Amino acid sequence: MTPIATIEKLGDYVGQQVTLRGWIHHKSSKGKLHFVQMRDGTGYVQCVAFKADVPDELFEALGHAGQESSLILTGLVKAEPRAPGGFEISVKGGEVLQKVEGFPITPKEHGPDFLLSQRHLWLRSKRQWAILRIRDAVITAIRRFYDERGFVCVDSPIFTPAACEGTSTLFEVDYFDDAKAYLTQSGQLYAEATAMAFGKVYCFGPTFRAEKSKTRRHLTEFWMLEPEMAYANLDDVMQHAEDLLCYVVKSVLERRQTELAVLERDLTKLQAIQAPFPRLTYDEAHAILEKEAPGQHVYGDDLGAPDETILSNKFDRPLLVHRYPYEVKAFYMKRDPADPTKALCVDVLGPEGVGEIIGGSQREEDLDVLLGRIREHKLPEEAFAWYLDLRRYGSVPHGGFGLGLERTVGWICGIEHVREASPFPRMMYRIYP
RNA sequence: UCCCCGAUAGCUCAAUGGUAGAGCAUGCGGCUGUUAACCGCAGGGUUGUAGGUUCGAGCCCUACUCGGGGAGCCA
Repeated sequence: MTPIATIEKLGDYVGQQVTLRGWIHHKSSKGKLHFVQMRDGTGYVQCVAFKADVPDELFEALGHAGQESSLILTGLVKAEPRAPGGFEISVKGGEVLQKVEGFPITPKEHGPDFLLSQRHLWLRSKRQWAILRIRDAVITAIRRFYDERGFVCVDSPIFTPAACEGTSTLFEVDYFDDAKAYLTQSGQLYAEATAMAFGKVYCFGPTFRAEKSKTRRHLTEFWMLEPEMAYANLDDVMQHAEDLLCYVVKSVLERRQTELAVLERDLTKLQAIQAPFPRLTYDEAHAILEKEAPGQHVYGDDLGAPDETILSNKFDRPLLVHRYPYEVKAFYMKRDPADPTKALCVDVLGPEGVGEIIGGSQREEDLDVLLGRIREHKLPEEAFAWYLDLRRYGSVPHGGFGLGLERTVGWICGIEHVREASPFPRMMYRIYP
């Protein structure tokens, strides 16, 4: 009985006969032999079928089977330096389950509009396979990181009754008896509640923003990791972000070498991701911008995308910019006692011009100050009654951040657009398939 | 919401205001070491939509639709 093998484990079967079950990724025929690049989801391998070695039926069927035909092949595993991947299958038998003609995504180049409309099929291509396997490794690394550190995963709801920060970027949905609900744009406020119950927590799930943004950094639905820690100050939050990113990158380097090679990722760029990360205050960042691009950044304003690009390009690892002007930041951020014009917040800008991948802060823990901020920002006070309770019953210093998963994966993969870092990306003008 | 760019074969693109083309993909045939193979043959078009200018529009003009890149906002 031939064992059923997967392509990623072929190294365990050299010299043995195995059965592989998968699809034709690419085929090149040369008279009396077929070269079949087979994929099975775990990897890609070349299978060589000589006319003399296989049943006539199979040889004929392979000759007429196009890209993405499903098939089962049995053959001998050989170490083969001539083959990509180092292994090759000498086919002895098998069958074509379904012969396919005209798979739309050919090995030649395609445009983004076409590929996105074929996303359900595009996922089968090598590059997408590599990216989404790296996404998986990032998710696994994140969960392992938190588990090892005693954090509890306590997820925030997707349906929310009101806005966290304004309503213009919220998706509204009907919620029974003429009521309205909104898709969450951040799990943070709920994570603060669970942090007061469990100490160190994180939530990790989809978030939704109806921002009319058409850029390579934006999706309307994306996954966000949001750790929240009781008794943490801004320094703790920054240290935590640094530890997390180092851990994740290291883990991907260990577990996804094949995939990084498919993407032709420059590994030295990832190997450089080591603590300590550079840190700049907002004031220091502004001073650099004044020198590099005089007049571009107005002191007091938030940093724009071009500003972030200039700053992050100066370093070979993520850059932490902290203590932004208090007035331009969210209502829940704590004022810096050492400089009341600043907030105890931090943005982490990825290297290689990828922009913001993390935004976090120490939270305001004082009931009266927080209430004042809610009023200043003209937010509906009733909606925040439960949130204010957190400052009424055992309030403590605490903080956390949000990490954009697709932006992080995009950075690690070295890809241009976050849409490739999501299995089925949702964008302003695209919700199919 | 604003700025820039684009739309021609299934895909990626070409075509001076004058007969709509190539490569890939597809089908058939050939080839024992291909890596996006190669060679031969074949099929494949309401040039995004509507209007206008012109003897004549894929090409020029107007509007619309769809898409791409960017700004703002954000992760």
